[in-house]
Amino acid sequence: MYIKMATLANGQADNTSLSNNSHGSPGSNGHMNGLNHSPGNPSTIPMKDHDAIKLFIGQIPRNLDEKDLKPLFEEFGKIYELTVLKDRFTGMHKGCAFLTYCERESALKAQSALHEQKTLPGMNRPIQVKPADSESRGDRKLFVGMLNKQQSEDDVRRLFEAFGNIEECTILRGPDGNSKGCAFVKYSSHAEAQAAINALHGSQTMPGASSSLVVKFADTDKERTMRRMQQMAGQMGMFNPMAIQFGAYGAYAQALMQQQAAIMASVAQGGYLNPMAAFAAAQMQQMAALNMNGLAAAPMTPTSGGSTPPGITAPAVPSIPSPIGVNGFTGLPPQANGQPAAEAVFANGIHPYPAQSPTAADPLQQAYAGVQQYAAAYPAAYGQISQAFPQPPPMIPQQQREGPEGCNLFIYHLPQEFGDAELMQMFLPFGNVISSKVFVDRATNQSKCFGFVSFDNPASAQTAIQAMNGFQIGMKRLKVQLKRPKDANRPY
DNA sequence: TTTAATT
Repeated sequence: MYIKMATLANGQADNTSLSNNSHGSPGSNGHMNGLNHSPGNPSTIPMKDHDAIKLFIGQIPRNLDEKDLKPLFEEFGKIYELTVLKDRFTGMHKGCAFLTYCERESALKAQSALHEQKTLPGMNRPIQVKPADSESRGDRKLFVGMLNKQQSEDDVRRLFEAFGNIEECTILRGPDGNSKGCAFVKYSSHAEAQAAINALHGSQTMPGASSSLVVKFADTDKERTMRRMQQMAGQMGMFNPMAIQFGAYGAYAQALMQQQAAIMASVAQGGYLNPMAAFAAAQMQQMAALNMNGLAAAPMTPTSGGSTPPGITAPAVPSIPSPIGVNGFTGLPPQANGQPAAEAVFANGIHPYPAQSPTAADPLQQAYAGVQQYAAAYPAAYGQISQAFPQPPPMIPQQQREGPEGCNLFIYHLPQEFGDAELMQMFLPFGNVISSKVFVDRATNQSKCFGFVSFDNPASAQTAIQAMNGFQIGMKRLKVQLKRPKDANRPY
């Protein structure tokens, strides 16, 4: 490995003309700060150009750390800082790094000599050496959708070059190399990008595309985190009616999520959780942080395409109407007793003895209990968590019966795994569920992905519709509407 | 039809 690195470095040696006097001392211990001591003055405080560029280094084999990387990059100048990115929880090498040279010129030289010029051992794409995202000014990267899958980088470039200087143009491809029909295009400035959107979005329909060209600003990493979170929720079979309420009560939601994330993180560090759960914890922390910054929590991600501004994407974000909003949930965290943190946590589903809690009327609490209950049905994903957080005792099964007119809901697009119990858990926060029934194929015993829920009063039913209709689980959105009255008054 | 990775 080291030999190969040296080969690469030597291969680039011709490009090195600056700062040859500044190579680090041979016995480097891996601390990359302070490498720039000048020989005659070891106590020099590390200095870099005021306009130094922080570089992002991508496509680094995960078995290379700072000291392995250093020789390669020193060829181009004195290194001010070199940091391999690691996962916050697992410490795992993320396959990329940040590199700052003392001199701006060194960064430019390294970029031109190395970026996409060489593939490091074990990697299938060339090394990336370019200014970090943090260095860039403003939003200038576009997502381009609805391309023809035959279109190449050059084709896209030709389409976009009239609107400005294109710094990057990448077709997204699957592992097989086939285009996914979309691309990223980065301009030098926000204005250029905006001009391209104005001119090209919806302007034409590529052959074979199902709708007209989409040109919009690419997701920010905040949005990407949300998207990932949502996908994970889908994969883990997690659902969370609370998300809707979170939308209306951002600060409280944020507090809850941070607490939950903190608990998960601390448990994870104690070794009780599997890596998936640790990942979940990390995502939750990020999400909590993001919500603080004003990103809507309720629709984790709008799924519709186009350039509709986030937050008003159809279906409209359901809001919790009066029954819950007024009676159950004032929007203020329960912290009147002077112990906000601990009490808030325990009051929201992680209490060791939830069954003994006399305040179970709070829909927040019920919804969280529902999540946990559901989690209990998924030992594969949740086994460790189930052990770490005691579950509420199983509910006593109820008589299945239909409620009065206006109290019975038809629910479609249920997850395949949902049974009667999960269906009930999902709707419990909105009122007294007197029955829940998922329809099952007689031959296969598989859910038909629809079912019925009955409340004992119409207001609860309406609340549930408001809250859950359009609620996204995985890739699907629930359809929740009143059961058609004509369908006989026969119990399920 | 939203990227492998951005402290």
